[in-house]
Amino acid sequence: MESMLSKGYEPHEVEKKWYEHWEAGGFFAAPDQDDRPGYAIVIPPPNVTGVLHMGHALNITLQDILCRYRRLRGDNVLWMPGTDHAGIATQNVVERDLTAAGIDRHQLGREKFIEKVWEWRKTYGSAIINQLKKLGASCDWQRERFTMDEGLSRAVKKVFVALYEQGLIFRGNYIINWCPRCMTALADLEVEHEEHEGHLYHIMYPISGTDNGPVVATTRPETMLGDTAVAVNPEDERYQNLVGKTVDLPLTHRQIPVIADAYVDMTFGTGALKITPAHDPNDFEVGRVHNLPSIKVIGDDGKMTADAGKYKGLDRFECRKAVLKDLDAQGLLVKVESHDHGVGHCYRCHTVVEPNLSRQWFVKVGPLAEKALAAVQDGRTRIVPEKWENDYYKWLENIRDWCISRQIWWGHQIPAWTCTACGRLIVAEEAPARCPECSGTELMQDPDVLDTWFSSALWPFSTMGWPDNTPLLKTFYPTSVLVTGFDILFFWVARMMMMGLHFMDDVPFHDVYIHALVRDEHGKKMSKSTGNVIDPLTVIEKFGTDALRFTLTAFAAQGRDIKLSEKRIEGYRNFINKLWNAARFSFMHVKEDYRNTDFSGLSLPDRWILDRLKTVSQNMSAAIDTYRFNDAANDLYQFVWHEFCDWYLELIKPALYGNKGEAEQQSSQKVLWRVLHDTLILLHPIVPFVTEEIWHILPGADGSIMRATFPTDDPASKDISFDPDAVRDMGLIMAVITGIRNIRGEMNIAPSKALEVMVQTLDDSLTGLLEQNQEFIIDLARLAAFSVHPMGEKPKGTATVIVEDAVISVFLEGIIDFSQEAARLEKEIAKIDAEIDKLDKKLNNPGFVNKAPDAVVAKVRDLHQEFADKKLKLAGNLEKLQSLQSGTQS
RNA sequence: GGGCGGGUAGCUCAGUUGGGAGAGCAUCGGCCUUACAAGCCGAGGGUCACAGGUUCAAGCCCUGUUCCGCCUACCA
Repeated sequence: MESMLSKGYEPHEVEKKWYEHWEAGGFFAAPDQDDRPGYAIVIPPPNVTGVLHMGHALNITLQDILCRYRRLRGDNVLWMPGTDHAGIATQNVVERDLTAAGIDRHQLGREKFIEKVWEWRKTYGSAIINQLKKLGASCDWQRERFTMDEGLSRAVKKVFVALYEQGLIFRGNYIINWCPRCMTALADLEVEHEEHEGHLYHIMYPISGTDNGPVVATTRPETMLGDTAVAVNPEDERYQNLVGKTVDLPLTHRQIPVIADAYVDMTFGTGALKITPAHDPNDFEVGRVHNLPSIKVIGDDGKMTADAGKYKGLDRFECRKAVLKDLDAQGLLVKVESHDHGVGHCYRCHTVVEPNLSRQWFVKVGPLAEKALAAVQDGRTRIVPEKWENDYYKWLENIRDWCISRQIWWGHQIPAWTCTACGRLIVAEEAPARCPECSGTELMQDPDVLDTWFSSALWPFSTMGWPDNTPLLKTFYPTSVLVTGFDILFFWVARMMMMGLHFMDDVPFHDVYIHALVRDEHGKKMSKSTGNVIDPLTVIEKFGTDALRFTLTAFAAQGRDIKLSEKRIEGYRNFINKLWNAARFSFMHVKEDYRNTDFSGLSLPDRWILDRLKTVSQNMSAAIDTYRFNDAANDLYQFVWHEFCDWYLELIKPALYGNKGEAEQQSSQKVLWRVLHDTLILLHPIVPFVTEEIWHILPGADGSIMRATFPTDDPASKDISFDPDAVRDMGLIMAVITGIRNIRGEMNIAPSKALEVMVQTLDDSLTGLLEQNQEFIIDLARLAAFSVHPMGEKPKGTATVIVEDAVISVFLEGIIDFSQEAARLEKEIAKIDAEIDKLDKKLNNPGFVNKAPDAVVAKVRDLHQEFADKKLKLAGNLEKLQSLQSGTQS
């Protein structure tokens, strides 16, 4: 048996073996219908272009913990996996490949290009899935979906048409964010704002026919070419006389009016505002109110249009320089100030975004947002940690219409057709044969595709077969919990809420658990350019999957980011190894199946560890039920390493070796079996591989640990009762052992030197306890002799430690110099004095004694007494020691 | 500009109704004690950011200050 288990745990073979076993054996599969309660999670679908990063690793680990835990608790668990087509990202990747091969996608044509993307997806699209499997993800892979597969595409069309018919989708000309590199519209959310050190340019616009006029201030002077008015605040006395006049727009010499609008902030800049309706969202609004024309001077490619006159064809930033130069030459550039301001960038390619007038499709989100808001307010969906609810509310309350059309090829093409003959717009799930208006057969489908997040918004029900009324939906919708990072709370979570409530008439999930971001050890965001990325696959290669999972779990405290370093993972790798070795040791002594057994007539350590096991089992489930993953991991770490390994295994070694008779040997074997058995189950959700491996060596544990019963539900474990007496008694024995070890350590006595110890106490029950359990003390404190006596003369030549009402004397005659012990006692007494001082202050405070609850006062009194007793004993011993020293000296 | 989170041991962080300041790592000392040196046994180390306030009692509640991080926004 021993030879089967290597000295150090080697994860790689084990992981591969068990993952294949689980997947082939259908251990992840969730039946459509089942008697057990349903528990469902839909995976946040990673981009098909994605490579696994630590964010995924954390996200997947937490979901896997929940799923494996719920399975152990007896639920029918569905973890729905899949990937997202990631429109712009994927198109960019494939385009880059084509460019490298010298091909332009426009040469290729739309159809051929899309074919290429599907090919790419077929070749590389499963990479991310395979990486998730390396993490141990127990998804029901049979059900894997893709946002562009047939079923999901059907759902997308259905939703689009329904929303259009309900008046919640419309098309219109608005200012949108335009990425000139991706050549597509972007939703507000897809724009990242960055603080830029820019300039505020003051430009004079002469009143027509004069050479003087209002000065406007702008950060984007090139847009002046498209100005169609100058606006001032109607209250602004400086400009009263100008309203209604026209100015001569420099460089173009177009005559544009001076208008009054309360929108203008009198205190900013010069108080005069240039109005460019085609290139600024606010100007667009002002322009609409005042019926101003819009002149588009920056084209979709970021170059100036014909309307920009002589600047036509210039890149927008080149044009800015040219415009400034020309204005300066004419003496119209009055002032240039430094000015920091936010500049929008494309979240995919980081190009500076240009506000642009464009015809796009929008979702009117107001009515949808109201429902989504209400569902969280009334608790149908709970966001954990709660603090995110505020962000959620605020965003939904101020939500603007959602621009859903994108000018790219990869994605769900908008199901809208225009009749070339009569111009009639037809929105339908399938391509219409002819125009219902004029019966024309030449119908052009809108070339745009939908925002990727449009299909993701349907994910919780589209993956389960909607719009068909499937058994799967019936069993698993609403899902139990959504686990995700806060970065997509608005992109995705809020939109799923809206769509779920609108089309399913119920929330998509009962809980939303928002987890932290994984950062590097200094708290910086991991990024390729910074070079501080810790790659999960490298870590797995080095330390094993379980070590990575345990690390992430142990640090997944609510509301705080995780700072990760290899060092930490190494530490938890050691924990896995510790568990492995504890099991290895256990199997040297436990060779039988002790599943069904009674727990009577146990030794103190056995009773104690069973109590601890029960407590930890309850704590574990309570922690997972409330998403306190770090508490679960840390409790288990503490229990396994320090209580089970450091204390329990050491305490029962003599029994296991048969030194205490057959009866105690066997009961310790039984208890050891049970503790190991239950501990493996408790650990399994966090570290699935090592626990499965050990499980199969545990005598009598048949089948996979995935099918085991959680300890708190297991009848055999339910028989274990709490044993507060054992906890108290064991605590005392442990304190005695620690006290003696302490002396050994401080006095620098070699561990191989067996010591003689004498305990004095007047407490009969304590005497009994110590005598009955003296072998544990002798063994773990390495003693040559141990005896308990009534309190009396302190023996000569000893070092002393006090535990409760017992004075423990370690004979040191001839071993050490007593000045060391005197120094140690002085230090100890000083510590106690400090404690007593603190307590004195409290007890001498009438306010405390009168107002604090009786129990608290009593507790403080007891504590005070305890310290006082201890001090008295130690001080007495110190005195004796000193007289002894002076005696030997003289 | 608005909002949110954080500041606890050298480092990274727990601290769940306010009631004797904790863990891991690092450091120091001692151990090859037959499961594990990826280990064992000990030790040292904190004005809980700062200043006030409430309370018998504050790491925890309130106010202000300061530093760091994030989200968000239409001052051109």
